[in-house]
This record gives sequence, C-alpha cells and structure tokens, in this order.
Amino acid sequence: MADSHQTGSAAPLAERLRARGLRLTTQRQRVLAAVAALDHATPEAIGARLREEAGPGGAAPDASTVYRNLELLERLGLVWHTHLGKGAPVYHAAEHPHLHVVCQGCGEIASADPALLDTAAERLATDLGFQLDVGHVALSGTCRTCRDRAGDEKP
Amino acid sequence: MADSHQTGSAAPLAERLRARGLRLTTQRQRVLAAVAALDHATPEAIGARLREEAGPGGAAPDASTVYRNLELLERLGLVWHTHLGKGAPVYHAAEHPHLHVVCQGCGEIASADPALLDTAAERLATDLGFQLDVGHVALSGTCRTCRDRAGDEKP
DNA sequence: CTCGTTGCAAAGGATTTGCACAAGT
DNA sequence: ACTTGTGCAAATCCTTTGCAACGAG
Repeated sequence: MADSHQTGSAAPLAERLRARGLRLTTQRQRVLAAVAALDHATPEAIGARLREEAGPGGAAPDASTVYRNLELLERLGLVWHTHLGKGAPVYHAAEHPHLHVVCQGCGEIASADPALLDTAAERLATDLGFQLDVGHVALSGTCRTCRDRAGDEKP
Repeated sequence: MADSHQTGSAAPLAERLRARGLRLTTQRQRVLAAVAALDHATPEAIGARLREEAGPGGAAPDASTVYRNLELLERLGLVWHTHLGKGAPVYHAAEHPHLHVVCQGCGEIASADPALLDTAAERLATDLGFQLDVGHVALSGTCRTCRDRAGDEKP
C-alpha cells in the first residue's frame, strides 16, 4: 500500500494497460525491458538489442512495433524521450528523472541532477508562466576530454 | 573600431569567406539574410522564404544549397542552430546569444536570458568539467496558455 | 470469439551526396 | 583560367501507415 498514488512509477505495465483496455504483450514487455536496460537508447538501438536478445531464430519485434510501443509506453508514463540534437531521440525509463548533458564532440551522454535547473525553472515560471519540463531537457556542450582535445584545432 | 575582436559578430560574411579562400555568392548572402530575417526558422522554412523572395521567375537556391550554406555559415560563426525537439533544427543569427524555450503544446518558441543558466553552467563545469554551450540549449515545457488549456484532458 | 497488436512492405519527409555545369576571383 | 559553388537527381536515414494475419482476454 503505497501504490494508490497518481504517478506511481512502479505500476507494472500490466496494470496501466488494463486500465485502458489495452493488452499485455510480449513485445511490449520486451521493449520496456530494453529501454530500462539500455538507458539513453535510440529506437534503432532498442530494436537492435531486441534482435540480439532474440537470438538467430528468435522473433524480435519489427521496427514499426518498437516505435508504436515506445509511443505507447510514453503515454503510459513509463518511459521518456529526449532529443539530444540531430538524429534519433533517446529513451529512458521514467523512474528517476534526470537531466541529459550531451557532448557535441564525442556524443557522450551524461546525466545530471535535475535540481541543477531549479533556479532557472523558478524564474521561467515567474517571468513567463512557463512550466519547465526537466525530464525532457537536454543540455549541450563539451566534455572535459573533448575540450582538451580541441587544442589542436587551428593549424 | 570595435571590430578587431575575435568573435566579431559584425564581420560581413565577405571577410570571413575571404579569410578562408571561399567565395561570396548570391546564395550565401540570401541564406544568411533569410536566417536573420526569420529567426528560429527551419532549413525548409528558409528555403520557402527564399522561394517567395525570388518570385515566380526568380531563381531560389536549391534545398541542398541551403543546407550546405547553413552549415558553412555556422562554421563561420554567423549563425547557430538548435534542436527544439523532433524534426528540423532551427537557425538564428549568431549575434545575440539566447536560450530557447519551447512549448510542447503549441510549439511556440520563446527566448530567454542566457544568464538563467549561469548557476547550472558553473556547477556543470565544477562537477563534471563540462562546458555548457548556452547558445545551443533548448528548454522544453509548457507555456501558460497551453497549461490552462490542459484542464480538459480527462473525460 | 472479438478487438487490440504485430509484421511486412510501401509511403514519406528531411538531409546528404555525386557529378557536370555555372560562377566568383 | 582555376577552383569553388550550385542545381539536379539519386541515395539515405528515420519514422509512419495500410492491411491482413495473429494472439490476448
């Protein structure tokens, strides 16, 4: 009894599906599992992962199914996605909200404490009435490694 | 006399091109002008704009040319681009750095004071050695209007 | 048994790339 | 003239959609 909450993050997929008259399928469970396991994976990467897991003879979900289910899982509040720049978005389990920090140099993705933006969020709310959605934010910049490496740019 | 700076934003394109042995073409001037005029425009929108400006018989640059020049202009430091979520990136003149704030509901793009992230930038630098690139950051969330409108979601 | 789901294949939109010709210096 | 830029068309990449067969409740 700690589950009758609203945004209960532990609701095991099945319940959320039931509540909407939707069905619990193998594919859905797999996609969700893959998202949780990979963290920060693109739909394509998730598909690849599932293909691996399925092995040679195994049946992995089709790309379209992956897309459809990612969308559904997001509506169910079980996963989130973020656009980290050009190309495909990345998905992660919705459990622990965190900021995404992406290095433009190497593409590395780091997570950061959402509290980092508390001040900014407050000011946005006050000044513009804008409610910041921390889970979807992606901060870009340069990581230490790439920063050092950048010393050899100009000839 | 305020121009012999390094990141001089006023350097009229021509100079920057010269400095690299590149050529000043009509298309380049047009693309840059369109970016400045539209602010927050996608490559497609920029192309459309140029087509309008050119009129029926006029010759507007091909889409590929727009892309190529946007990339070039960015390398020259004259424009910046940001990914505001799914889909096309938006470009704006590099002159005045600003944050982008995007409403997930209506797609509206607002600009905010870069200083908003000063605290966060500092902490990222200290904690992770990560240099935040404020010009490329896009903050997503919900604007006041869409927030109010959201009251009618559940049936 | 009845509908939600899935796989397949084809459609689409947004970029990118190869090339021969046009244009800037 | 020499080299860079551009248009065009084809190629990619990522995602979405239509439809008939499949499977969960």
